[in-house]
Amino acid sequence: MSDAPADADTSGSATASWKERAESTLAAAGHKRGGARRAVLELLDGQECALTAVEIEDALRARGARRPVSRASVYRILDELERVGLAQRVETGQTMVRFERVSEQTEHHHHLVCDECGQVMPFSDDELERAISRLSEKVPLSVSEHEIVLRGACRHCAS
Amino acid sequence: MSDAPADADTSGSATASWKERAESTLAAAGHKRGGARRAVLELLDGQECALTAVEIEDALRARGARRPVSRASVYRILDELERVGLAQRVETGQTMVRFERVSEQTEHHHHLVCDECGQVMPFSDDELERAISRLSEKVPLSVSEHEIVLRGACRHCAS
DNA sequence: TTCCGTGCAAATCTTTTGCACGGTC
DNA sequence: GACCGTGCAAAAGATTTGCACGGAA
Repeated sequence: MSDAPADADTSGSATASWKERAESTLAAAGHKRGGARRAVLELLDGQECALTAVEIEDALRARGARRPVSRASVYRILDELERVGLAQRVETGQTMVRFERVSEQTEHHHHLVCDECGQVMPFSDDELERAISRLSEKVPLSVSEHEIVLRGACRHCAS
Repeated sequence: MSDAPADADTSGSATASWKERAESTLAAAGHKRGGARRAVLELLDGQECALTAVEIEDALRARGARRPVSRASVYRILDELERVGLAQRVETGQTMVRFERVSEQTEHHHHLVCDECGQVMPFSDDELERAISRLSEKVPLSVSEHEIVLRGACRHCAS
């Protein structure tokens, strides 16, 4: 196993992809590997921003390459990923909740939502993060996470 | 009408309560007054923070003073208030969406949510608002509103 | 072999809608 | 008298759960 993928070492090396780390984290948590979950992990790993369960289902059903995954499984998998901290729920004010991968390696970001077309885009801002962390010290809550959403019209819809 | 309630003047004077301004705004928009809406407005006006439709329904059904209002009406009324900008939807990551009154007179605020007990508390921070407005100039979105939620454990649950 | 992961169908739960009646303008 | 506001019941839409089978360990 000379050129066997070093990927096999998913014990947390900084070079492992999110998907790889996710698989090992889940394995460590006592989960078996399943085809549906692998497909979802692969899809999420390639995404820039949050997707809804339906979008995930459709994407997997569309690409000939990946196996289709039932809606129920998508929800179960996302729920699990959220529970172990590999993914997070994003509330955009739209009908359906969205999900995206998370990790220390993944850049922390927030969301811009276009009220017109529904497009969701990521953004990040250091000054904002600093304000948030200072603030977190002052509020009557032991803050574990924060979510920020800016709503308005995207460039395309505003013009 | 020396000490007669200047409240009667609901044309937008700074002294009118939110409820009064709401009623006149709605009237101006061509709406008739209804008992259910009045009850909801009165309840919301006395709230510090966001409530769910069910909480509103229960509160109105509980207090002997106020008339009960059907769930459907609560949703319809909230929807209307949101449309004209008198109330806003608050996504807390909990199952149900919450609503609260809004106005220029009402202090702009955001929310703290306890993951344990579900309590929702308001907070406001000038530095954060400044960071948000500076940021709003830089993103590829014509920002019309923003929502910030900090999640964690409240003092009671953390101890 | 044991047990978890997954699909399918049914169940839940929140929010919306259709319709008819009663009150407001 | 015309129409809007409201209640009730049904519908719609998102997410969850029950159950049985097939694959992973």
